[in-house]
Amino acid sequence: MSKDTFYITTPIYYSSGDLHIGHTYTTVAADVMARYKRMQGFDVMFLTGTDEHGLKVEKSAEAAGVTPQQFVDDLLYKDGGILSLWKLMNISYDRFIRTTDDYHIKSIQTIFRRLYDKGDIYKDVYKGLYCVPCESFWTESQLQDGNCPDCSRPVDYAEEEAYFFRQSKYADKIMSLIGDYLEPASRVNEMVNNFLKPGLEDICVTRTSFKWGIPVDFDPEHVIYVWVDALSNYITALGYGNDKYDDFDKYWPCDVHYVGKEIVRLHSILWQSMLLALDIPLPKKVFGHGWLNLDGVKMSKSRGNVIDPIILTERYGVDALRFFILREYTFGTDGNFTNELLINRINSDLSNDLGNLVSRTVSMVIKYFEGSLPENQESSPEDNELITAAGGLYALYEKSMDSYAYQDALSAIFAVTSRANKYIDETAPWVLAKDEANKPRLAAVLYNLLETIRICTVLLTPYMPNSCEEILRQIGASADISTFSRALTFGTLPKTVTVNKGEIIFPRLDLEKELAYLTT
RNA sequence: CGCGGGGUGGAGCAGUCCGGUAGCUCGUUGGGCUCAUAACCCAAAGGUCGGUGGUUCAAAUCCGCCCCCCGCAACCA
Repeated sequence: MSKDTFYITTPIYYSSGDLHIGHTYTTVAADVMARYKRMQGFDVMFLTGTDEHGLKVEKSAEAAGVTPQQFVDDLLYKDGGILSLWKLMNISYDRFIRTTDDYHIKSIQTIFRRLYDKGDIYKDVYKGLYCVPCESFWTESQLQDGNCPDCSRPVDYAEEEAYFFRQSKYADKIMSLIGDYLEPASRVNEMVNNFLKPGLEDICVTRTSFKWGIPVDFDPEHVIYVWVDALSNYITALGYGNDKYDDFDKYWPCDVHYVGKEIVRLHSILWQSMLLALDIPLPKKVFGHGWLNLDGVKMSKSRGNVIDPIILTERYGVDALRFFILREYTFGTDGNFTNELLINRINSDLSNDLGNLVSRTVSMVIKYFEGSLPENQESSPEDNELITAAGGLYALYEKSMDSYAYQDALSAIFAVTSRANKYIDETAPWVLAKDEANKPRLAAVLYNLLETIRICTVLLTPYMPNSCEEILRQIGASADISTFSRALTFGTLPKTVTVNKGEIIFPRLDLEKELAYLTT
């Protein structure tokens, strides 16, 4: 097993409201990848956090009658807040960054000055359409019917002094490199055609219209706007420009940034430009995943059509939800979330296929052997297909996982659990049990089933940590044989294994009843 | 002529890069089994792969044109 490092990040989520299933999607995907890499033996750094500055926070806080700091603290720490959501979802992040953390603020000022000294940040005049009541600049395309998208009032042309980042300088470099780090490939086309080919403009990186942000230390009237502040979290969290941490050299360059498709541009063009300007190596991979839509339409707070992961988790368990979102949808493209899909998937894969397989196998071991298999077992050629499928599973799984194809990795596992269910029909243990002479054969059949379950469950562990632990307990697999290296070979479980009767792990759900429950 | 994604049996999807008997899950119908969570196993029905023209011995897959849906365009994963 390798001792290499693996650095994975989620975006830092904007603290303007509660998080929904979309944020959960990104974070769970990253968590599964982090757990997978840890099980492979990598030294993993899994970073997530919150982006807490900006006008929107400032105004939301004002509306709530609290300071911006109180506002973002509350969003983070309250019951049902961001930290409790990640705890609920069993997110194993190694580090959590807030853009209001002291060390981050210090680093950002350092980074800003470094770019300024280099000449890649310069002072100029920002011209644009401005909404006075909202204190916001808007681009022409953001306007709705020519008016401010927030308050629908007319906008005016306005100018303000601001600092700009010389993104244009790095356009050619980005153009030649983007195909190497951005996935999936369709996103590369989009970036090249939409932004790189038409030409990159320098972008405004400071504002004077609000205060809630990191001031430019040598020109405090100016507050550093989201780009430099937020994107840099990926390096400040490792100690770049501060003394809080010192593992930048260890973990950078980042192995993969997970981002939603709407911020692919920032993460595949601007971020790389900034890094080039700072003479820092580029991240190895940026993966722009698709969205979970609802009834075919984008989820958004303003539409009021968001799915609350907390409700689903309380009803169906964290593992079922984690599993579902990665099993049902292709990671790189959009998917359509529906409650019916969720219930059906839990039933067919987790209850009927996996859960029932565990249940019937364990109860047969108890029924026919009082819970412990005998040493004397008789194999047969009819076992070969199952053993080959289970034994070869890891290779397939690893290939899919390493290309971010969660769906394929899970399909491969469930193809094996299906094969195991079929194997029970083929071998008909209940017939073997009728004749004492068949006991050695019967024992071998049950052993093969337990071993198949063990392998599948170990590979499912990054997805469903809690449930898998329980399954492994029930089939009598100890912790030392519940690792990837031991999942490679069929026959690792001791011949004389003892199983443990347990609760049903994924109870079957009544579709009609659940749909009725969820719509209320 | 803005750009990107999508249009595959009743539903949801994979396959399209690197052409070669159209696959998966659910649902439906018939049968089997009884160890198990009314679960499991087998079989069947059901698609001219959005339309059209072309390349090719061969196209869901490559090329041209057209139609429909969704999204993006500077802080909603």
